[in-house]
Amino acid sequence: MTGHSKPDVREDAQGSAARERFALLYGTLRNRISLLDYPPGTKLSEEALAAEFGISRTPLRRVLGWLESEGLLKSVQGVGTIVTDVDIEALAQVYHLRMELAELLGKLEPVSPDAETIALFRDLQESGSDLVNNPDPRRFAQLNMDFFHVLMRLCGNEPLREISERLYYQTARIWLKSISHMDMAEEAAIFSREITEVLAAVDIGDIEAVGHMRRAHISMSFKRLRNYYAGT
Amino acid sequence: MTGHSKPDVREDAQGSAARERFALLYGTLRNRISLLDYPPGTKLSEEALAAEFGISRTPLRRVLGWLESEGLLKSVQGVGTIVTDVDIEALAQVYHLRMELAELLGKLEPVSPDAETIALFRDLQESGSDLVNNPDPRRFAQLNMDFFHVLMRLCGNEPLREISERLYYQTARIWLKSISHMDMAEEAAIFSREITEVLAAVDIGDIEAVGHMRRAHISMSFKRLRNYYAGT
DNA sequence: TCGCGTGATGTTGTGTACATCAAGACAAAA
DNA sequence: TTTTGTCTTGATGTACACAACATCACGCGA
Repeated sequence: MTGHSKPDVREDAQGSAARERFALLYGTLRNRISLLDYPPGTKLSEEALAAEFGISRTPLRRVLGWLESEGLLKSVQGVGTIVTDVDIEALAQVYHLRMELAELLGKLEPVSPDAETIALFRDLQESGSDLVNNPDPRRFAQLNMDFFHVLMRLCGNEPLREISERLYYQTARIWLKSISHMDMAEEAAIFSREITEVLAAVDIGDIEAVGHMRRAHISMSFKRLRNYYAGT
Repeated sequence: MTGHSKPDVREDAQGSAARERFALLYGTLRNRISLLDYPPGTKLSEEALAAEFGISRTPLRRVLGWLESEGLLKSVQGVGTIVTDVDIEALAQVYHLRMELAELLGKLEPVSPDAETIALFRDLQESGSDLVNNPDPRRFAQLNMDFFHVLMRLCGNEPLREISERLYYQTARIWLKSISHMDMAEEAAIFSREITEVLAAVDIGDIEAVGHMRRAHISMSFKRLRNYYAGT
């Protein structure tokens, strides 16, 4: 463990009531942003959010501050708290980096999957098959996010986990925004195949292979995204 | 540019007075933590800090929140705001990751150095020579930090820059804390050589070589640190 | 009709008082 | 002497009122 503990939703580190409330708010808002409940450019109202969660602006502002430090929000006085957007060029840089980090998954302290992790992958595989039959953007995004989090169980390097997560959430919503306008059926099929292939690698405990596979899929995913934007 | 602009000290992005004040506070406190003015374990008082800077706790708390999100602080109710510390194992993970990221410097959008950058490297080389003759922990730390920031000018991938900086500041103070008890003269000599070698690579525009060199030095630096801790 | 100033309005930023919590001091009982 | 309960103290967490700021609509004048 590094010195600081992210108040993440996953790790329900027993904290004070304040810390738990913070984690809940943080996870909720991050999900809303990632799942495009708040599309890029949306102006959030601190007062409205505070009212919704039954708290005052002060603790809410702490949450917004963290989301701002992760690049998902930007507060500017007199204007509002705005959900950020990224252009295709910045996206390219993030994707390049994510490709490299994916490969590092298998190189820096990989952890051999336990029974629970493998079971989670099998669940994902099944959900992936369902998705192919019933394509739905939001379910697609949620599944993609779940897949990412299960993958992170294979990463024993905590700083790498943190950074990968940070970058993932910076790109996830852009990916979702674009994917809605692309060939959902094809994308779902590709994603389903990715899960299957990763599961195969996980089954024999070859984490490095998982990393290479991830890298390949991130690369191809970005290429398809780029082609889409080139056509618009 | 990615979607969010870090209120960093270097990039004096013209913002409102509030944003500038924030950047100033952020840089000041980060430096104090990194240079061990506030050693790990120190309990900071929000009220005292607010008084020192002539502001109230509220804007200060925003700064502390960012530093907490970067892993340099941890606020806990009823106790205080504490400067974090890391154990040698967590440090190992960060160093492993930093090694890989250093190599990425030359692979992901490297920028060929302009005249100003080269001049900065030459200044650093000179300062490095001075340091060898007059070893001083604090000056060493400051120079190391300057060196890092100049190196980042060679990195055209902004997410990589951000992450590298984040990880650098997580390790810099631990490094400084240890280096004070080690052979300062030898460490300064090694550092001076590193600058010289990097300058040579920069002079002929081989950024990839810079990356490999950095990786090697980060690796060796950690090995020496580990040896030191093994002896205690 | 166009340009410009001006005020209304809504937003985030800041200051301040109070609530909540944890740690140490201290005394009483076993 | 040790243990335990309570109280004091000082820290961060929270709520709320107000200041500073940007935007837009409106109206005045050229």
